[in-house]
Amino acid sequence: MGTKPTLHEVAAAAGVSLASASRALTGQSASPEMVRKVRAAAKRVGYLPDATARALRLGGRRQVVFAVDDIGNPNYVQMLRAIEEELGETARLSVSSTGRRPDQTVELVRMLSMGAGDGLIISPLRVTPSLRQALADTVVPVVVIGTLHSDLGIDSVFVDSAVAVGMVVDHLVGIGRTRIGVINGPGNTNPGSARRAGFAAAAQRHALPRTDAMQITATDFTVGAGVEAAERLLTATSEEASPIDAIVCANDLIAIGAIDALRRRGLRVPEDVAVTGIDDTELAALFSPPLTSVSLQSERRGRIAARMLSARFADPARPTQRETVDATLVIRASTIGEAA
Amino acid sequence: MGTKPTLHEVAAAAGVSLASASRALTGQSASPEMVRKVRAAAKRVGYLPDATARALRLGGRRQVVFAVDDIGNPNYVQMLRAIEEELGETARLSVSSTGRRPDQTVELVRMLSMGAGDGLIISPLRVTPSLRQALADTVVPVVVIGTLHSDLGIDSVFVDSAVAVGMVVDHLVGIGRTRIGVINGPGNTNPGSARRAGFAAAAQRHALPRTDAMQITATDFTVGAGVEAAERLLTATSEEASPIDAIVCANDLIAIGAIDALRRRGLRVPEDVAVTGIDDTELAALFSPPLTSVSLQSERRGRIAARMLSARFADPARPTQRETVDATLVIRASTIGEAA
DNA sequence: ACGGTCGCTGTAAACGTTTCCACTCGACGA
DNA sequence: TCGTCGAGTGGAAACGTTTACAGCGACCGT
Repeated sequence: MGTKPTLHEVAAAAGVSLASASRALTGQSASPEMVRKVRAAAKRVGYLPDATARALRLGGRRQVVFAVDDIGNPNYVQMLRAIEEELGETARLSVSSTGRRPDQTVELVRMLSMGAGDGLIISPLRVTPSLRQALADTVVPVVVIGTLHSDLGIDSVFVDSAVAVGMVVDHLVGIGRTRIGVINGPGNTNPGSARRAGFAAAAQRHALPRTDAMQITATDFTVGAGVEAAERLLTATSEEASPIDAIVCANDLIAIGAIDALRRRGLRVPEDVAVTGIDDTELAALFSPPLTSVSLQSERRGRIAARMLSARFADPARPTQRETVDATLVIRASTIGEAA
Repeated sequence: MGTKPTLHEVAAAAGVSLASASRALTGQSASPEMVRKVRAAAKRVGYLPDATARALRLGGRRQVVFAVDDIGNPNYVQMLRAIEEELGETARLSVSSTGRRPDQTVELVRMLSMGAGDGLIISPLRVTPSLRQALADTVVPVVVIGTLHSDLGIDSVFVDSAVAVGMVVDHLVGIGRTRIGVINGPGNTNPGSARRAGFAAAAQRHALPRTDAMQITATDFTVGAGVEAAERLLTATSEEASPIDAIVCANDLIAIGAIDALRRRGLRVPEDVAVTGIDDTELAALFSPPLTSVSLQSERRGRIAARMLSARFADPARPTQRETVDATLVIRASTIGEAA
């Protein structure tokens, strides 16, 4: 009982051969008597078949692992869906939500080298040196969705969220907004810093006024954090010469929170303050007012990643690829009002 | 080249032993020269390690498969998250989105018997006879989230969506609404028919007026379908004696669509018409007006299912369990207005 | 110069299952 | 009665890896 019983134990307990035991449980040719005996023995010793051994013998599908930080995030869900669809019959997909702890991600890569899967698609929020190291010396093919600064020979697909922020700023300036506040997400993540840099560049390009009070960071990527951050932003900037007329948010959820906070102060969106999100989640279209947002093309990125991995399966020696997809701005009523 | 190259081919191509090849790629003790040779040979023949064989040798984790019809559905995402969390280190989780085709589900169960996983959690929209058959004679443990009419010895966890509908009707009647329209989802699914039955029972219980025009079905579970269905419902009932004062929707998304349609007709929610959804998705709380909905406890169901599966792993011979969780009504502004 | 140690390599045995093959045994047709 | 056939069984060889074990040379301290 101490160790996991194998088919050997079952066969022994039933007093039959290994082959017969196997056939009695799954195979076709076995006498009813034999089936009865073996089934009974199996139940008695608490036998459960080992999927791995079976798969080895039967030659199962390839197994690719998709690792994300939080499976609840709609972006990842979109990717997941696209990957799943793209892989199709080629491989079975296994998703692994690493939680917030980054060390868990490198743990996962190690696991992978231990047979967890034949390939990996990973979309890490931040790339630590140890993760980079783990990726470097793993044997199985990996595709990274996101920025991978050093160039190990690893396929990757990438969207520039700095230019994404640039796009919304351009749009806001285009409709006459100049006093633009920004609510960023936590800065220690990869997209976080990219967005910060993107805003700085755009602000400089347009020679926008820019004070410290106009740039704050939310504690989180949630609606609640958005509300709280917007409150802070509004009280801080109200002491300045002229009030802000737009808020660029790091996230659709934060944007929704910000809109809520604005309304509670009696400010109209977009007449008084225009608000933009990022991600173009389903919520963006459904919220009222519908949210101007910029799509990071999660679905497309997922699809490309899956295709890259498939290609590498087909030819492991092919040169490493690095593809870039363009963010697309989706203009809705939270910036241009009902008019358009 | 025709067949997938194994470590044997690599060893042969490099002119070294199998053991050396293995060590050169993963192990610790190998001369630099050896590593070079083997790496080169591996690249030359296009070698990729076989995860299954590795896992067998290394004794990898248990692998449980979570099969759903559409991974995009927020309910399933919640379940997924809960399962993942509950399983923790015990097992690795693999998700498989079977798409809409039900035969693909039974296909999956078959696959499972072929080593795709050590356990299965499945939440089927409809239970076909062939699926039931496949479930009956599979060797690996299965937990079903949903209704499983026949009683094969299979663990299951279940929420009564008929009483869920009953709850919202009770609530609506409680706030004085009596002319209640209903927009159901496609009726050929398991939850679909349950909701229909639930409404019929509740309507009879309260002796509500009920005409054919007041009960329609949306073509889909989407916002768009909700809009379209609501239009139909409104034009059909406007010919009747008194207009409807509430709509029970099969889904949060449909409810959102319905609200949109109502507004476009100049009807106020909830003053003129109260609207309710089902599922209590994240959207329900965020939408304006916030949506009264009833939570089907997806997260809880997922957690319980995972726990059941773990228990069966621990003791395969334990008696089969069947647990029921209660739906909970979440009252928001789409029925009671801003007042409360 | 010699035993000991160390670093590397090859042979072979695992991991838990399915299945090919040979074999027995009863039944059945001639 | 004898050959044939079929179903059911057991022994053993796979599936593709990792790794204990032993062998073998080189190197080092004495």
